[in-house]
Amino acid sequence: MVSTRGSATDTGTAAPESSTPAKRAAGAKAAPAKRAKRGNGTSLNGERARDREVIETAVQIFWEKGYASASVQDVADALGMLKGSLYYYIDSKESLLRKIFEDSHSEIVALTEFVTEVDGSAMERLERFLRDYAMWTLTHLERAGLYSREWRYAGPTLKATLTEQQTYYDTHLRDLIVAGQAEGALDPQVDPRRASAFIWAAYTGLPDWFRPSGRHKAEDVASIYVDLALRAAGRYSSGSPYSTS
Amino acid sequence: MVSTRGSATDTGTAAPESSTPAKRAAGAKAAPAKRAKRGNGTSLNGERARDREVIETAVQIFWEKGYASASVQDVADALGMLKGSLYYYIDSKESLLRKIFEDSHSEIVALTEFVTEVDGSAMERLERFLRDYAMWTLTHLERAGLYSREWRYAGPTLKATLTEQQTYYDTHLRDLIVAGQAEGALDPQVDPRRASAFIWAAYTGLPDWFRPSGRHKAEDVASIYVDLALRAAGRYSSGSPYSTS
Amino acid sequence: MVSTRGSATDTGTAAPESSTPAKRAAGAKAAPAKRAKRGNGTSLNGERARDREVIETAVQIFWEKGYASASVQDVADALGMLKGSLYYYIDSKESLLRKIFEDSHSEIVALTEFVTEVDGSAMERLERFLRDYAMWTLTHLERAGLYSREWRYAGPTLKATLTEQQTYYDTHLRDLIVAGQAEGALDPQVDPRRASAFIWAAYTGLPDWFRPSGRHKAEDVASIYVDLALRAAGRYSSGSPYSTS
Amino acid sequence: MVSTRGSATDTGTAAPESSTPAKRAAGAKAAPAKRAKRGNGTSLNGERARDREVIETAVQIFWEKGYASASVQDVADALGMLKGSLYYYIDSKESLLRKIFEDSHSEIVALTEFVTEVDGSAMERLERFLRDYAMWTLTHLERAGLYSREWRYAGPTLKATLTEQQTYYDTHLRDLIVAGQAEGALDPQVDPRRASAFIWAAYTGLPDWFRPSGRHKAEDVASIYVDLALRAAGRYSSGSPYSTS
DNA sequence: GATGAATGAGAGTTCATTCAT
DNA sequence: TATGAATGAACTCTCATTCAT
Repeated sequence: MVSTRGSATDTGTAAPESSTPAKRAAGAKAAPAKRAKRGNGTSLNGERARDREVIETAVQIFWEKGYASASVQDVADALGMLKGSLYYYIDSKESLLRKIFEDSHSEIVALTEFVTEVDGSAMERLERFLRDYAMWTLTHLERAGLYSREWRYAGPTLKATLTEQQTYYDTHLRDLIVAGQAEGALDPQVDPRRASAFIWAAYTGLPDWFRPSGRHKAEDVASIYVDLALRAAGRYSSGSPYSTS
Repeated sequence: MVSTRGSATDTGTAAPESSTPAKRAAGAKAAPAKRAKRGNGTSLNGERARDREVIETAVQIFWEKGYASASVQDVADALGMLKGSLYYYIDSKESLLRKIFEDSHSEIVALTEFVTEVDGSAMERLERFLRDYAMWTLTHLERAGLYSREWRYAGPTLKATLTEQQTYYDTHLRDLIVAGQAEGALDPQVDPRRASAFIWAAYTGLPDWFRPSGRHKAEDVASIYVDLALRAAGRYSSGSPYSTS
Repeated sequence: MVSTRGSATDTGTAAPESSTPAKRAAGAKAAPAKRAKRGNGTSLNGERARDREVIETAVQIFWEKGYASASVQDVADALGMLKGSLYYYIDSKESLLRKIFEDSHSEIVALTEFVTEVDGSAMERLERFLRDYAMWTLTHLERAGLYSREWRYAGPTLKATLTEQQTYYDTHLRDLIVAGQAEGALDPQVDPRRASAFIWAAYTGLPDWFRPSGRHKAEDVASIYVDLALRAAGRYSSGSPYSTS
Repeated sequence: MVSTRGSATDTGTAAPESSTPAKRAAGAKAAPAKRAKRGNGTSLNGERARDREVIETAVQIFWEKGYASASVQDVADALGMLKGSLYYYIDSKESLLRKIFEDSHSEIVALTEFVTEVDGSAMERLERFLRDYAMWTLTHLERAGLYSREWRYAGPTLKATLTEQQTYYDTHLRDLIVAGQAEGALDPQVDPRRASAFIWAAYTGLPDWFRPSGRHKAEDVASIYVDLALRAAGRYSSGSPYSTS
C-alpha cells in the first residue's frame, strides 16, 4: 500500500491550479460538456498533442539559460512558434516552471514510495533509494538541475510548495538513515539530519558535470554516488564497495 | 602537485574586462577623463568610501532575491540612494556580480594557499582545508551561496572565468584526497575525482539551511561537515570523529 | 415636420460595411463562395439559428464588462463555444457591436415612427414617445445602456453612423417639444434644443440604476420619468401627475 | 466649518495608495530622510514638475479615445516622451485614471461642501449647487466626461470607490431637493430619489455636446441647465427663469 | 557625490482573427 | 457547424543605463 506520509505528496500534485485546456469553461449557458477527455486527440491525462513537447523544450531552455534569463521568446523559438502562440499551451511563464516542478516532484515521490514498499533491510532500502534517485537525476539532468537550482526564482506560493517538498524528501532520507543506524549498519555517531542534507546537496551537483554523451555510464556514476553517500552516512566498511551493481 | 600562488589568483582577477577608463578610451572624442580612480580619498586598493558598503549590500540583495530577479533599484533602495547614483560606484549590474565573485575567489584562494603551506600530513592539510572552507562558507553565507548558485546568470566571459576557478578548487581538493590516499589514510577505492565533486557540492548546500542566528554554532557545523566529507573521502575509521575541534 | 419612415431607418442600416462575401470578392483567387448566406435552414431575414443567441449574449457580456474590456473569448465562453467557432456567426468584434446598435436603432426608429402616426395632440404624442422610449430602455436595459455608453469605442465609420442616429432622435424629440409649445401646452421659454439634450441624457441614466428584479415596476418608473421629462420640458402644471398610467 | 457628512469625502481622497514619488522608499539601511517635500523642485503637495502635465494630457487622450482604447503609448506620444519614460511619473495606467478621478472627486466635494455653508434658503443652495456643478462640468469637460463615463473600465477596487462617491453626490442632491420641498418651494409630488438620478444623468450629457469654442457661453448653458433641472425637480413656476445669472 | 529625468530595448501577456480539418 | 492550433500585432510594464545639473 502506498503510504505517502500524509500530505506531503498532495501538496505538490493537488490543486494544480488548472492547467491550460480547462482554462475557459466558467461561462454561462451550460456549455454542452466541453472537451470530452478522450477520443479527440487528447491523451489519457488530458494533455494535448504538443503539451509534452512544450514542457520538455522549456526544461531544456530554462536549464541552459537559467529560468530568469530565459525568455518566453526563447522557448517559443525553440518550438518554432511565435511567443504569442505559446500561450495557447501555457498560462504563464511561471506556470510552466510549476508544471516542470510538479512533474519532477511526482517522479521523485514515486521513487520514494516504491522504496518503502521494497522488502529487505533498511540498508537495502536506503541503498535502493540512493541509487534510484541518482539514476533519476542522471536521466533527467536538466529537469533535476532546474528543480534543485531555480526554486529561488519561483513566486512565493510556488516557493512555499517547493520548500514543503524538499522537507519531505529530506525527512525520507533521514528516516532511512535512522533506520540504518537502528539496524546497526550505520555508525550512530553520524547526525542523520546533517548527513541527509549533505548527501542531498551532493547529489544536486550531478547535473553540473555529468554528460550523458561522455564516457561514463549513468549506472556507474550512480554506483559511485551511492557508495560515497553511504560512506558519508557512516556505513561500516564492508569489503569491496562496487559489488552491488 | 598544486601550483598555486601566482597563477591561481590571476585566474580570477586577470582580464577584469575593462572598467570605465578603458571603455571611454574607445570613444574618439577624448572625453575629459571623468574621475581619477585613485588619489583622492580612496583607500589602498582603489576603493572609495562606500565601495564596500555597495558590494556588501548587493551581496545581500542578490542572495535574497536572486541576481536575475534583483534590480539595480533594489540595491540602490537598500543603500538609500537613487539608482542613478549607484552608477557612480559601479559600471554595470554584472560588474557588481563580478566584483562579488572576485572577492569570493580571492578569499578561497587564500584559504587554499594557506593550506599548502601548513606543515603536517596530507590528511591534516585536507582536514584543515575542509574546515577552513566550511567556516568561510558559514561566515559568508550569502556570498558563498551566490558564488555557487548564480554563476548561471553571468555573461559568457565571466562564466568562463568562473568555470576556471571551479576547476582550480576541484583540482585542489582532488589533489589533497590523492595525497591522503598515497599516505594510506584514505581508502584508495574512492575515486578522488568523484569524491571531490561530491564533497564540493555537499558544501554548497550549507547556505540553504544554516542560519547564524540559529542554535547551531558555525564551528560545530563545520566539524560535522568535515567529518561527513572525510567519511565520503574514505577515511579509515579512527575512533571518535569530533576530537579535532 | 419630421420626415421619417424611409430615410431615417436607412440612416443606420445603410452601408453595412460589407459583410463577408464582399470582403472575399476583393481577393483575386476566386475563392469557392464559402457559404451561401441564405437558403439552408435560415429564417426570413437571413439570420441563422443561433444568430440571435449570439447577439443577445454579446449584449449581455458587452454591457457587463464594457465593450472594450470584453473579449471575443468571453462571448464565446458564454455561448459555450470556442472563439474560433464564433467567427462562423460574426465577421468581427465590431460587426457584433454594429449589429447590436442596428437592432437598437431600428427599434427606436419604430417607436418614433409609431408616435408620428398616433392621433392626438402634440402633447399626447410627446408623452407617448417619452413613455415608449422609457419602456424600451427599461425592457432592454443592456442594449440601451450599450447604445448610449459605448459608441465611444466604435470605429470611425460606425461612430459617424451613430452620430447621425443620435441627431435623428434628438431632432425628433425637439420637434415634439416645439409642437407642444406651439400648442400652448409647454412653456415657450424652454429652449427645445437644450431640453431635448437634457431629457435624452437623463434617460440614458436608467440602465445604471434600474434593476428589473427590484421592487419598482418598469411601468411606474416610466411614468415617473415621463413626468420628470415633461416638467423639464416646461409643461404647465396640470394637477396630479400620475393620472396617466 | 467643513462638515463633510462623515466618511464620504475620505473614501476617495484618503489612502491614495502612494502616488509616484514615494514609490521607492521601503529599502533597508535607514535612508537619510529621502526627498524633503519642499525646496527642491517639488511644489507644495509633493508633485513634481510634469506631474500635472501628465495628468492633464492623460485626461485629454482618455476622453478622446476612451480609456480602454487609449494606450499608454498614446499618452506618452502626446507628452513627447517614450512610453517607458511615462512610468517615471505613473505607477500604472489605471493609477492614472484613479488620480484623475480623485481630482474630480475632490473638486466636486469642494463644491458640495461650499454649498452647505452658504446662507440662504434650501432653494438658493440647491440652485447654487446646480449652477456650480454645471459650471464645473463645463469648465472641466473632459475630466467630467471621463468621470461619468469610464468608471466601467476601472478595476474592482476603484469601481467600488467610485460607486461610493456617486452615492454621496446623489444623496447630497436628493437632500437638497427634500429640503426644497420642505420649504414649500418644490412640488412634493416629485420623487426626490428619481429626480436626483434624472438630473444627475442629464448633467452628464453636457460633455457630449458642449464645445467651449462654440457660440454658447458656459455661463448661459449653466443657467439653462439649472432651469431645466429645477423644473424637473418641481419648482413652482416663478416668473421668468433666467433672472438669476 | 548624488539627483532626477529620460531612454530604449525587451519582457510577459492578451487578443482579434484566420484556417485546415 | 464547430474545433483547435496558430498568427501577429499591440499592449502594459520593467529595467539597466545615461547624463545634465
